[in-house]
Amino acid sequence: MTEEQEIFHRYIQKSGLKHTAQRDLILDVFLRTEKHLSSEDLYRLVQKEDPNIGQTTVYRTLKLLTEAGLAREVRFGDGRTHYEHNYKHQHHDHMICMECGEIIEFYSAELEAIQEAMAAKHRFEVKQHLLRILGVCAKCRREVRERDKQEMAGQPHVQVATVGE
Amino acid sequence: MTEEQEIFHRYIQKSGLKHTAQRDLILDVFLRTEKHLSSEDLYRLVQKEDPNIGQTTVYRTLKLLTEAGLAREVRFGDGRTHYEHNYKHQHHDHMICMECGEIIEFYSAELEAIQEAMAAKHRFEVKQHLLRILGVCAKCRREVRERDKQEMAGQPHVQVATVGE
DNA sequence: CTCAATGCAAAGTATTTGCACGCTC
DNA sequence: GAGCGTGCAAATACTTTGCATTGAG
Repeated sequence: MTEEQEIFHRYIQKSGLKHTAQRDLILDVFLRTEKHLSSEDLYRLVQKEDPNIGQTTVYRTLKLLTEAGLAREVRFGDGRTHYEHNYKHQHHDHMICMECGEIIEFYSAELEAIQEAMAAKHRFEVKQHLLRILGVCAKCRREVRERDKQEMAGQPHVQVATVGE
Repeated sequence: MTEEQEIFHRYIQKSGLKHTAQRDLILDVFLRTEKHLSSEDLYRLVQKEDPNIGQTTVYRTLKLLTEAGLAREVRFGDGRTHYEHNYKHQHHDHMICMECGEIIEFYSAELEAIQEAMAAKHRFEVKQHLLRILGVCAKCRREVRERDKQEMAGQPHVQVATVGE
């Protein structure tokens, strides 16, 4: 049994919940997939291995995994909630490519320190923080440059200011 | 006419759109309210001054204001989209109190600089960025301490890891 | 007069809930 | 066996869309 499975089972017992085949499978698939899965993404993956599992169970199990400290909710900006591994996965921030959707994870101790300092200045107690940078990744920047050349005569892109998801 | 109204009218004409009483009123109410309004918040305020205006028009006008550069979308974490003033309102980040919902705006040039540096390292072109700190504000920290005392015998709070909205 | 804007209702999304049946403990 | 878990369908919450009518340019 992996460490994560142990944590999950301990959490389930501690909370007076029950150990089921569905929960095991969902956790298993979640752990095998190193991505930012939405509930529906995970649902589809799980379905391949057991077509009887319902959407709702996946939703509920993801919540459970989050409570157990194994998963972490992340919302990017498309309205859906994604989940990423939380156990033994240090806090990090995300850069999201608006062209191809690629997600680059990064971490900066300086950033964390300054955030703490800003919070302290306002006597604010930090529980969690989220930094998300939207833009264009290196790979896509070339493609965008190409496209802009072809658009010479067309109108420029409308740049809509959006912060948040 | 305020500067913002001029910008709006110029944007409307430039885009071949039309100048209507509804749009004027919605912009007016929006500008008078220095808050992070959701579309529905704004809808209710506008309703007070003209009960005939529909929800949809407010939604659409907020999108328009965003395109015109007067508003900026912000999503906090409750599933709804909020809007804040964008014109002559420097970029800033938010601390959100999980107890009372208060929103503290702050700005740090250092933070911005480090973010740019991190992006440059990945050859990532930043279009926008969002930093949100969730926690407990100074005012509420006292109240939380009081509550915890009374909870002495109870179970500790479950800390659910959530990042994003 | 033409075409965009409006407001209603209906349709979409993403997620949550109610409930009868089934399975752990 | 008692009670949680499951899966379905229905409900909810927020936002978007279709469409006939209204109104700006």
